Amino acid sequence: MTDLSERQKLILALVIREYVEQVNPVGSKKLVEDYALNVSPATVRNELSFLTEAGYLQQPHTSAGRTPTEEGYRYFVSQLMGRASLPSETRHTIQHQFYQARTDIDQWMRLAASVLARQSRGASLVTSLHPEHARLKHIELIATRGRQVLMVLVLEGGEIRQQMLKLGEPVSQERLSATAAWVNEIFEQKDAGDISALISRADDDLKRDILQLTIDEMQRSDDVLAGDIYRDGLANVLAEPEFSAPGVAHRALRFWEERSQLEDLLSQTVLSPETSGIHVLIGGEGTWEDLSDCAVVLSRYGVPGVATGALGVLGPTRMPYAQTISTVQFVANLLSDLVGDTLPDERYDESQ
Amino acid sequence: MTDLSERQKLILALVIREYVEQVNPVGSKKLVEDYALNVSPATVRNELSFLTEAGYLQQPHTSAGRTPTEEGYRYFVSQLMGRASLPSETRHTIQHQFYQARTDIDQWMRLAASVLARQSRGASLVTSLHPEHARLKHIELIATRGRQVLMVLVLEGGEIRQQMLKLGEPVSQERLSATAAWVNEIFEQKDAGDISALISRADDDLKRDILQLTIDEMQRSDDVLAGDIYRDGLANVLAEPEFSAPGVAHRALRFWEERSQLEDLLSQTVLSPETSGIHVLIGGEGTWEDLSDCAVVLSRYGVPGVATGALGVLGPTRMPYAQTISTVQFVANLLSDLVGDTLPDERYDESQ
DNA sequence: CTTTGGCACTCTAGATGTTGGAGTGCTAAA
DNA sequence: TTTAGCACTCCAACATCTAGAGTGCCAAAG
Repeated sequence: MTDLSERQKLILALVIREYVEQVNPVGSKKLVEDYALNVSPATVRNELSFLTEAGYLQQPHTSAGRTPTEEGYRYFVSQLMGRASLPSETRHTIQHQFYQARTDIDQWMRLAASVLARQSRGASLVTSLHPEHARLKHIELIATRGRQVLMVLVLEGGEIRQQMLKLGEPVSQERLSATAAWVNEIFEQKDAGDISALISRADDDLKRDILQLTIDEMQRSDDVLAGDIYRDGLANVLAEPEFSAPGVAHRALRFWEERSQLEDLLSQTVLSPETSGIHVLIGGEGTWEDLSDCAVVLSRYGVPGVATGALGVLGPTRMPYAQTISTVQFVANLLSDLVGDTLPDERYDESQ
Repeated sequence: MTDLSERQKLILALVIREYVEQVNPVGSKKLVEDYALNVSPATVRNELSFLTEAGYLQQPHTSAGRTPTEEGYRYFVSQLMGRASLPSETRHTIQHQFYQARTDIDQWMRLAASVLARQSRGASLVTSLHPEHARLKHIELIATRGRQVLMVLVLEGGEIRQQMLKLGEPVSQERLSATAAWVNEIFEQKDAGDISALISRADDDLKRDILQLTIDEMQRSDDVLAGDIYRDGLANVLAEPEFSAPGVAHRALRFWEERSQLEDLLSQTVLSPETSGIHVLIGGEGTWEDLSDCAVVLSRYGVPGVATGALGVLGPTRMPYAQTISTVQFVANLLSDLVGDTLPDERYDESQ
């Protein structure tokens, strides 16, 4: 990373600011006029030339103004950008909306996605919270048709999983209820490992089958992205001029839609255990081709070590990073506080 | 609706077929060549002229070929189109996929959306199943932090709802469990009305509060679109040439993203009680401006009178209707069979 | 050594013309 | 009723031109 003089930093920041607001490449003259730099355009031109040489700016063609390169944006985000914060009025409005939806966890997620999309004018993403280490809270077995049984698992932390299972032979609702009661009695608060260790206590096939399925499901729950994914504002990105180029929007949305790709992305950024805070990914960073003209701002939320989820925003690389980052941060914190309350006492306290 | 001669019908069908396959306006010469009509181009021109006059075809400009109007598509769908059916190989592949995901209801929905999107090359939509008349199956109360309580409702048919509630004073898990047991004992199989009628049997505030919230939630569950919405293939539509015009894709996707709009659309078509079968909506039909260049194919699925959901596909008006309709129909039937098995015995049988 | 004004140069976006061809509508003959 | 012939229309594609924005460089000024 090249060292820049203060004036070069200033000019880089101004170019980015100007380019983000107006969409056109920005030239020396406009820069001097709009920002009352007390140097001449020629001086600015020299600096621009230097910044271009250093790889932070580029020219669409010889006689056009400059636009930031991906490197330029990265330098800006990591070195130059001040931390903005949302206007307190906006913050209160948002908090109020969550307060109104306070009873419905599902709705929190939808609302979070909606707020992110609206504030950032990009496409948003919120994954449902999932426990890092699943423990059984309650099991419910419901007879339906013939040998079909609906199994509902409530995990510690409130996550819910439902499964259909087909038994070898018909079983009465009474026996199912008794089996469920037996499981609840013995295995409440147990994790998948505990249940495995105690599976020999099952004294018939039904119990054994149920326990095995429970274990499978709880282990599956350790997957990064087993739960729901809430999205919003996908249409927003289509309004951005850089997405009107053929294929750009298509690639980006396809990426954003696909679970496997997102799993990849999230597990390598916000959900990897050693990281924390906000992640900003600009232009795919060489790994995700489909995001080549996009930037992604991601954060983890929840209670680390207990139950977490991820949320974030997708937009063009020409993005108001300071605003977007503060929005993502704010929503992540808000959601963390809200879901923190849904987790059991002791754990929440010990992780504070 | 104007009467058309057999030859006019044939030509209209051919124009649509040709235009759907190739994207360009189709002229008399190409029509005669490609389909071995044993009449001259001049004759075809006369017919084309008639069909244009009748409002089924249009010309982008004087010296271009014809393209179908919305009316033309509607006539085609309602009168001319043969019922196609999916190749049995494809059907089996799809069935096999569902079979592999047989344990997870959530995954059925995702899979249904994915299959619809892939087969139709459009954007797909699947709403979760919801009972037309909710009955309580089971309630679970889980103490979390302080006075926060997580309430989990399992409704007859397997739908699950979770709620956070904040009590006036802290309550122990024991008391919560006792209350839940009391509710389960008395109110299993009861609907919102039944519970209302019996609410006086609650002998303390906690019970009363819980019952009231349960009633609220069960009534909310009568909303058309209270549950999850699964979408897929939104990126698909961006590949279609008609969506490259600025704003078209934006409007369509915004519509497709918004719950309130979809609620409107679905409740006026497939979910309105007196209708059944497939609905084809071409060009917004004057009611939905945002869908002006789009067509939507919708169907209801589930068990009518017990629990239903909706699914469908969004694409350009230039859509292979026969294929899309058969795909939607196939997936709807498949899903109906699958979820039919998750519903309780007697009801399922009585509605057969 | 840095900054500045001057100036020639480059490149694009948009306007203007031109042309070939596809497709039409009309008319008169079959 | 169908068909061949023909004049006509209009667009898409290509070429040409021009104004203007912005640059890079140089020599003079600070």
